[in-house]
Amino acid sequence: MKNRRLFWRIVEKIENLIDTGIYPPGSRLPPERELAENYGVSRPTIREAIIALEVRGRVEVKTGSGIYVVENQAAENNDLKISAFELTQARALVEGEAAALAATTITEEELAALHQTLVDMETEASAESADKEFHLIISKATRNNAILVAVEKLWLLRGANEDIIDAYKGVCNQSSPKRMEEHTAIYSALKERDANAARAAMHLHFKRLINALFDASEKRALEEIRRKTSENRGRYSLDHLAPAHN
Amino acid sequence: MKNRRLFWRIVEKIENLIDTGIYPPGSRLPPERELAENYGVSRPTIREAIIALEVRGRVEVKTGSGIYVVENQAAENNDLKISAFELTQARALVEGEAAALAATTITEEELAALHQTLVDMETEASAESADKEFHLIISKATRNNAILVAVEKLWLLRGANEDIIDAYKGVCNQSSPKRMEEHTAIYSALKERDANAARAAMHLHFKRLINALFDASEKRALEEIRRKTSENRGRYSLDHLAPAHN
DNA sequence: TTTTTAGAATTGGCTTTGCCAATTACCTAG
DNA sequence: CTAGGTAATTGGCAAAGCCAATTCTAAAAA
Repeated sequence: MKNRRLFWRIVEKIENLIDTGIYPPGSRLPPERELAENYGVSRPTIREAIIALEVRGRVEVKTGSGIYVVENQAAENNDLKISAFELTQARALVEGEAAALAATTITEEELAALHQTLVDMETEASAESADKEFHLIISKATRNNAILVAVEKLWLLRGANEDIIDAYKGVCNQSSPKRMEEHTAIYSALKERDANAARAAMHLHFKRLINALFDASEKRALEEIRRKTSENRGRYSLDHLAPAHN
Repeated sequence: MKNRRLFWRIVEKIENLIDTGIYPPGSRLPPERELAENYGVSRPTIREAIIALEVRGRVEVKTGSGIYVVENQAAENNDLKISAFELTQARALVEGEAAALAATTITEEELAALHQTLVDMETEASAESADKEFHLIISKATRNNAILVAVEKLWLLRGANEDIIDAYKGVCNQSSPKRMEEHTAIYSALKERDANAARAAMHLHFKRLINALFDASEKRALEEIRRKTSENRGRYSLDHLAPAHN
């Protein structure tokens, strides 16, 4: 978890952003110089991280052009269609129990690392990867690798589906203060070693998220109707009968 | 062959030297500065090559000490080690919640199919597949494909590890009557649409299973092992599971 | 003589600065 | 509107320097 060398941390963060769908397959990463500034490290360090990602097969570097996320090599096409709602509900159940379990097994080091993610989350650039880090630390703190595998599997689902990426992106951007608040609540419960409080806080976190998803989906449906309406408005317009008057 | 980036050529050369035995496993490579001079490149380039080799698992870097050829490449254990205890605990958590969820969404057809698995389980030959069928039907009944994916993933883990296969085999054979009983209890709770009862019944099922695993492991173990086991009994206990709170 | 320890040398970790080459974007000329 | 050339962007690589961890060495203490 605490990789000594600096570039490993960058690798971790960028990989999270890829898995989360912030950097979708085929997209271009920010230029090295920009990444260096974002993460507060030098360009050579960024280069090291990029090379590590390249060896891992996550990105591809094109000289003079940019760094590109490699196309989805994992044919995760389990032809099972999973909505953002289902995923969120599943995460609530699994991660809720994980939090409860972790409350009795989490170490001081992990609590410190958890707290660090709260700090990182203030920064716009690393907010998303800090989010993933937060949930992953808790899963690891259960001392149960099977649970960790399950949680990671659910994270992969998030990045595998275009709709889910969009849905989460829309929701997360507009509610980061609440997310901070909820993460803090979860952290506090874990710090107090209160299993029930941790579970409840985690459930609350996802409850808010799923409600935000509903709102967003509603808004999108409304916009769809509006679009169709204006389309029809154009199609059935009688304006062509008169000279333009704009 | 013609890797355009410079560091790839260095990677290639060094890897050859390792494979040929010029740099035997465990030995230390020349310092970065020296390598840089040898290959006529700058130190950052050497660092990039070393990092690529590190990600590939060929070398290991120790700060202030040197770069070492990794000992046993065959001992590449990328997979997390998961014990039967961990797996069972994880299943208890996930499938417990799945059962609670399914209680409100399960259809009459699924209940009938579930009942059929109880019948099939009487037959020695089809007991195992009926068991799996039983748990999968419940997962599907949640109407949440993400949960289904998670449960299936855990089931895959079961087959992936030799130790887990053995542990489960030993336990299942000797306690099929109890398993029948527990499955029936879960079925009844689902039939009654009682979410809390379903969760509790599922937990009880796994609780008995995990205890049976401990007993089996205890029986097999030496005196020294027995001490550790009772230590673990606390760690993997399901006692922290609280009653539902919805 | 043996052990301890302090400091010097070695070695990786990371930054800064700078320039080159490939690619891309843009803008002007035809 | 297209074509071609130029400027900006972006990755590739080098050089020099400082810091921190480790190791080596040799002097000091037991």
